[in-house]
Amino acid sequence: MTGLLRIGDLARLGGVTIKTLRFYDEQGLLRPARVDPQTGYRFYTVEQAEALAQITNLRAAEFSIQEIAELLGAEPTRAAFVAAMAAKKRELRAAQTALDEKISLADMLCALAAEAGPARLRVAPVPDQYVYADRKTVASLGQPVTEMFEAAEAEVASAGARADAAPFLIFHDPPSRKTNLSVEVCIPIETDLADHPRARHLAGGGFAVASVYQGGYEKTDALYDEMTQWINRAGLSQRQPMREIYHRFGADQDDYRLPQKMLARGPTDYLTEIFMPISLSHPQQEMH
Amino acid sequence: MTGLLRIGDLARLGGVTIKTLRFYDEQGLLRPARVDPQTGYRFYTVEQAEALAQITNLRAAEFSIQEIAELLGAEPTRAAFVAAMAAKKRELRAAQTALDEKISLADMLCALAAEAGPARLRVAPVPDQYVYADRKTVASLGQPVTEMFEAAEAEVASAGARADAAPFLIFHDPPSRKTNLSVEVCIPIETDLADHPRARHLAGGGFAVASVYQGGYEKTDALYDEMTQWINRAGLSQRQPMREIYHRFGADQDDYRLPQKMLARGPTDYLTEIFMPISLSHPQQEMH
DNA sequence: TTGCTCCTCACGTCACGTGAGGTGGC
DNA sequence: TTGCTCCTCACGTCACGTGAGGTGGC
Repeated sequence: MTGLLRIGDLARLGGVTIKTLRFYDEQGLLRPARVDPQTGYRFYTVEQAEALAQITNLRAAEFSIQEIAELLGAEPTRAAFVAAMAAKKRELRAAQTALDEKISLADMLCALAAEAGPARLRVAPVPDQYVYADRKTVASLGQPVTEMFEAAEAEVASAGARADAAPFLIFHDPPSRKTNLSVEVCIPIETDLADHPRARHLAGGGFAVASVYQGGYEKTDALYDEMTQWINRAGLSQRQPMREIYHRFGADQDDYRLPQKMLARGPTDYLTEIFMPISLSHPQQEMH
Repeated sequence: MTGLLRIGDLARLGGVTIKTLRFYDEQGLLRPARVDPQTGYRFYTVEQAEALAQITNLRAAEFSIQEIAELLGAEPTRAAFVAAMAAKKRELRAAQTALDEKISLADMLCALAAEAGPARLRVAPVPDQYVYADRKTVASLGQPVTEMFEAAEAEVASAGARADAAPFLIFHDPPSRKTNLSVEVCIPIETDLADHPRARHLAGGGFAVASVYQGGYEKTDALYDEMTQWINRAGLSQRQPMREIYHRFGADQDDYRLPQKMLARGPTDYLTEIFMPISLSHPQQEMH
């Protein structure tokens, strides 16, 4: 009888708090060997210190309470235990990668802020998406591109697909180029049209900086210049051709193939996003 | 008027959910430019997409809502912004170190489990602590060590300090050695006795494996052997001399300088912990 | 009229921590 | 008797997510 440990004793031995032990009791993870019916006092055996050690070891390796309950609940085989540990290690490594990315992002925001104040750019992951795509070299922007979009939208509609996001244009030349431009018209589609000859998969991954402006397209160049200056000052570089995403744009008002909300009455209502995939650099580790 | 964005529009532009925008509104972090008094509909300007971008950038770098509110609340200076980013980067690097440690731990538990089943050892950080210490070479364990402890306890008590944790013994020789042992008697004390000539600071850091057993001291050797086999199989190694911690032990029952709960009636009630600092190795990155 | 978008509660998440208010044991 | 340990509620944490139940706009 005197061999039993009180809750505070086990807490000290196991390096946890009394609250934690009460919680594990409530969760059924570690039930006291005896509970005094009069006082409600919990008593534990010394062997339960070992059971607690297993739990705290797994908690330290980021197992959730439920995972631990499942793993230890049915006297696990060694193989099952090793498999669970291996899976958890993969999770932890993924978390490590994600943390590395956050640090890269913080580095970048810091560099940007130092040069240009708090970034008004959105830094966003590049999404994985399917598009209906049509690439051509056009003499100039304007009418030729409008025609490409109209043809593409008609084609997508006749193939029975729905545009489920704003259409965009990929500029395969730097925007300083004004004639003989290689541009690619893209209309996001659901995956089902993947067998169409003009369907294209744009692989996601990595990051982009993006910024939205309202008004006519003559504003694009200035914003593009501003964005490239920002990223250059931050020690970053452009990684893939820039996209211009048309959230709200002018179109023949008779053409009801497009959702009403994508249509603007005139250029002052145009809503356009410049989207520029970048490489996150890893600046030197300055420790303040 | 038509330039305003509805909540769903801004959510799509900003890559967040509608729920998130409602939450930011409630928190005062991003108030809609206009709220329709009839319907409660929220409307945002295009510029608020930039404000949202700042928020999501900071969130991605692990700033809390409160930190963001404080940082952006009062039109931050560039210097304040850069300082906040630098502090956050230090936090993130600390988190990275902690994650590395968790992965090391998972590696170790995995290796242990593969060799010996789920570890019944506790893996615990080595604490930083102050002790009253007395090191001597004794002919054998038993009476000479008991006398050292009694002298140490008397000394600690007369210095006005209280033992606030279980006393322990550091074995400076491998436990195979049975005679002429270099042992160190340690009694944890609060920091205030630091000026005493026999006060010693045991620096914490790193990890140890620990295991508790109940019964007479003749069990120590077997458990020690088992523990060293476990850690060797797991590819680890002992880093510092082992400690034996006496949670419940025999003592002259007339000696009331010790808390009652540390005293056992006889050897079957002794409660002893073997505590062995180790080096966590970093096994090869096997991917499944 | 039918969908779609939007609204406001109210509650859940995860592993405990923080009291409040009270009792048991030496 | 005084501390100390222990007890049971009940509520808080953090940044939203998940419905329920209902309304507005084209």
